[in-house]
This record gives sequence, structure tokens and C-alpha cells, in this order.
Amino acid sequence: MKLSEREWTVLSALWEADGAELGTIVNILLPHTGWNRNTVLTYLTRMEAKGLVSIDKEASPHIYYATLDRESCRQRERQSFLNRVYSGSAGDLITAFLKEEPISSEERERLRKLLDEMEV
Amino acid sequence: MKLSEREWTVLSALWEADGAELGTIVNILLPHTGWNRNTVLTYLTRMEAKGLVSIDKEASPHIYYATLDRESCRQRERQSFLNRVYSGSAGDLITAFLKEEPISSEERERLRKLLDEMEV
DNA sequence: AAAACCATACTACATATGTAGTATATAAGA
DNA sequence: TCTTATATACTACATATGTAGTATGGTTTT
Repeated sequence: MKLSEREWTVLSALWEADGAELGTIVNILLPHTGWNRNTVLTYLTRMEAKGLVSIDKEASPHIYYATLDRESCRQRERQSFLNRVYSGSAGDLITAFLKEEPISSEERERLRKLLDEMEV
Repeated sequence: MKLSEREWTVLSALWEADGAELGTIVNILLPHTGWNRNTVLTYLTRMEAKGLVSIDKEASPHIYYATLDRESCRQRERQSFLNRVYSGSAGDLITAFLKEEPISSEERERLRKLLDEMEV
């Protein structure tokens, strides 16, 4: 199941404060989205139906959790992006990001080390 | 404007055979999508309305073109992916792909070289 | 020429998505 | 306690997306 942009945003908030009540989530999202409280609630509800969010309804107010952790979602997004945009060629993908994005020299060092470790 | 999965697929076909007539496009897409001819036509028409495709209607049959080249689209997708999934941290993104995807030793060499060139 | 096929335009319709508004119960302050 | 803010459930509605079907006219093949 592919996450939409908005779903990703909602999950990000949950990863930031997992097991949160509505108010908290709304507050996290508000600054950069401007979403209405009920909009957020709709997302959460719909995402529960999709299995992306789980809700503890015993508690009051309800408590909302992400059912997937960030790394699993990233993993899926990576696959999807790699195949869709680069037809699976990770080398090209990495090259493009390397060329385009500013990478600090520490980062570069880390990457070089990683490459070396792969050399066996 | 964000491309949907299907729009990306259609554009891929156009990049493969830009300036093509419907039949050609359908044939390119058919094997991996199974899309009906009219489905493809609908996509092309809708994408023209969005400015993603241009259609030469003088010709008969019409000729369909992608209005954006692959690299521009890749560029946008990279930005979107980077920000959405990695909050802008290109280093983490690259690391994840490096660790996960099989990269040939020639690729690794190329990447190393690229990293070295950045070292100035 | 009649049959079969291709292309285009237009229509259709279900589901998804973005974005709330309303009604209602409840909790928290004044 | 009366008012106000919160939370939840439910409803609403426009636009987008996925996926064709139909009607029509041109083209190619028997």
C-alpha cells in the first residue's frame, strides 16, 4: 500500500509523538500544514481503516498510534522511488543525489568508508 | 505538480518513444500494465489538460509528446522524495540506498571518484 | 464494397482524497 | 453551575483517479 503525501505527514507526526491524543497531533501538524482539527481526525480515522493507524478507544481521549515504524515505511518508499524513477538503478539514483545535494565532508567520509566496507 | 504513479508510467512510455501515435504507446504500455487502449487515451487526454503531454492534432493519427523531459521529472521526484521521506537529509538517504541495494564494484568505484572530486 | 480494426471524442461510474461542517457528549474554567 | 473548549462520530461535497464503455468516423483487408 502506497502512502499519500498527507498520510506520510500524519505518520510523521505520530512518529514524533507516538501514542498521542488528538490535540497533541493537531498541534504538531498545525504549524506546517494549517490543517483543521477535524481534517486531522478524518485522516486518522481513514488511516485506521487502512491499517496505518491504530486507536486505543478505551482511553479518553483516544490515543493514536502509527502501526508501522518509520524505517519500514522508508524502506517501501525507497523501493517504490527506485523502481518508478530509476527503473531499479541504484547507482544512477545515488549519483544524482550526490551531485545535486550538498553533502558535508563528514558525510562524504562516512560514505567513503561505507563503500570501502563493501569492498570485500 | 506531483506526478501520480500512472502518470509516471505514461511519461516513461513517451520518453521511450516520444512523438508517437496511440497504437505505439499502447503497445509499449500493454505488457507491463495491461491497460486498455481507451484507458491510455484517457490518461493522455487528462495529462494534456494538465500540461504534461502535448498533442499534435493536425497529424492523423494524432501524435503525442511528453512536455517535460525525464531528467526534469526525476529532479522533482528527488526533491519530493528527499524532503518527504528523509526531511532533506541526503546523507541518510544515500546511506540507506547504499546499504540496501546491490551496487557493482564499478559503480562503487565511480561513486568513490565522485566523492573525491567533491573534496576541494 | 462489407467487415474488421484503429483513433478520437465523449460519457460513465466507483473509489480515493482533500477539506471541512454538524451534532453531541464531555471535560475544564470562570 | 453556565460557558467554553475538546473529542468523537457522522455527514458532506468537490475534485482526482482508475478504468473503461459507446458512438462515430476513418482505414485497411479480404
